[in-house]
Amino acid sequence: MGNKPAKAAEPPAYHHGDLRRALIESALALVTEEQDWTFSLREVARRAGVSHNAPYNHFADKRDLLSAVAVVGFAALGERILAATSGIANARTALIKSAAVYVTFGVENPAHYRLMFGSALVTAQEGRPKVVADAGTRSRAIMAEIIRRGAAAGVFDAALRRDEDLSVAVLSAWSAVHGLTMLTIDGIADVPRSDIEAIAKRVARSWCDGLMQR
Amino acid sequence: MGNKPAKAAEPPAYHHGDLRRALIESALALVTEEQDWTFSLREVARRAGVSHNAPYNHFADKRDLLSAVAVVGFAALGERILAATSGIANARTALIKSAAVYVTFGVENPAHYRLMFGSALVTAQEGRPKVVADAGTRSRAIMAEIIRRGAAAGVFDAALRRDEDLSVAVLSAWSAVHGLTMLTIDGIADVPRSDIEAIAKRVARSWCDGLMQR
DNA sequence: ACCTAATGTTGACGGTGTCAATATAGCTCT
DNA sequence: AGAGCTATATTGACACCGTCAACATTAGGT
Repeated sequence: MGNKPAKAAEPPAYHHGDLRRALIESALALVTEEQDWTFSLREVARRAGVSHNAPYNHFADKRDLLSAVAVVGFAALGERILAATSGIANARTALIKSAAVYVTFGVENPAHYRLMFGSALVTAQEGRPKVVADAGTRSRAIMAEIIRRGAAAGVFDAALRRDEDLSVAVLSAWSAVHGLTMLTIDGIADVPRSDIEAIAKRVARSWCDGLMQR
Repeated sequence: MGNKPAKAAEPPAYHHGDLRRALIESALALVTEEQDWTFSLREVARRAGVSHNAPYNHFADKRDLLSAVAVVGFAALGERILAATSGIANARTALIKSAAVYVTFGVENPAHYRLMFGSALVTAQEGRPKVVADAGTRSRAIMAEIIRRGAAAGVFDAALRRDEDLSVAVLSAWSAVHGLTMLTIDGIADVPRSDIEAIAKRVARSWCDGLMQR
């Protein structure tokens, strides 16, 4: 086969072409298909058409591959929130919108979301893999920025300009959207799929009121 | 060994004594020790001093045993909340207190909490096992009752007397505490263990303000 | 053209969840 | 008390898993 793709970027592709990327894609496909990340590493390899041990040339272990999948998810989530809120001037509106986008992302990709935020990747020794933790931190920064803008513009309580109060507010906001997402995708709160965006907005609105000036 | 306990209640104990209970206890011990529910069913059997297949006489599969462990957790959580709030008349105070108790329970028993609320027990066909779902519903009822009392007493917005608004408020409250718990135990929000109760109260307070009359 | 390092395969090991067949102990009924 | 039945527990097997080690192959720099 005389295919010589000669892509510009990324490691130039050896035997397989770009097995690392292919494995991540196969794993991602399995996550969305099976709504679970308990598939075997061997199955990912099968999907990619390589032997059961080929992945070990690109990932230290199964957890390492799943980490890469989680990182992809964080990037997608961050992009979605930025895209949905970048044009909104009012901080309260932006916050409510981002909450809706956030929850919707989780509900549409439950297994992927669980992989990103759950404990599947956590080990007793190292905790959460660094790449995943960093990706998560970036997500939080987006929300913090929206709240900070609101506080600076006087929409929220003035106390939020103090760093400590701000971080509690961010934690509170994140808790609300994360909790709503998890309760929904884990089937604990019986929220109809079609209502989730409206409910996310109501929850966010109610939460915003707790921050407002009075 | 001529031990003949002759307990009054419960199935009268056959070969082992009461293997079903012993297995649940062993599993619970493993959950709290290893902070993980990925231990093997065979290991639970080893702990209980029986062969690797003995559990199948009492549980359909591993998931069934873990479900029993989760149910024990829900009972414990419900008791703690009731015990902590039963003497509190003011609904707002009770709500804040129950949030603190709830989050503290999760942070003190992370793996158990994850087992109760996570997706480990969920299957595509049956979803969450019925016993676990029922136990969860009972927990939610406790929180709903506190909010309902508050609304009836005029502490919260009058709209909460309408069922639909009330259920959104309950969902919102549950999302906040569940989200805070998960973010903390999964190591995403870096909340120091010692601060968790104070922070839970602050989050709950801020959330309550969103429900108050204005 | 060769050497080296990167990449992929084969085979093996101990461990797992679960099924089938077998053994054993307790209950019930005569 | 003894027979028969059923609940309970054990043994063995199977396919599958994650991972390690040894080997084969290919790519690219010199």
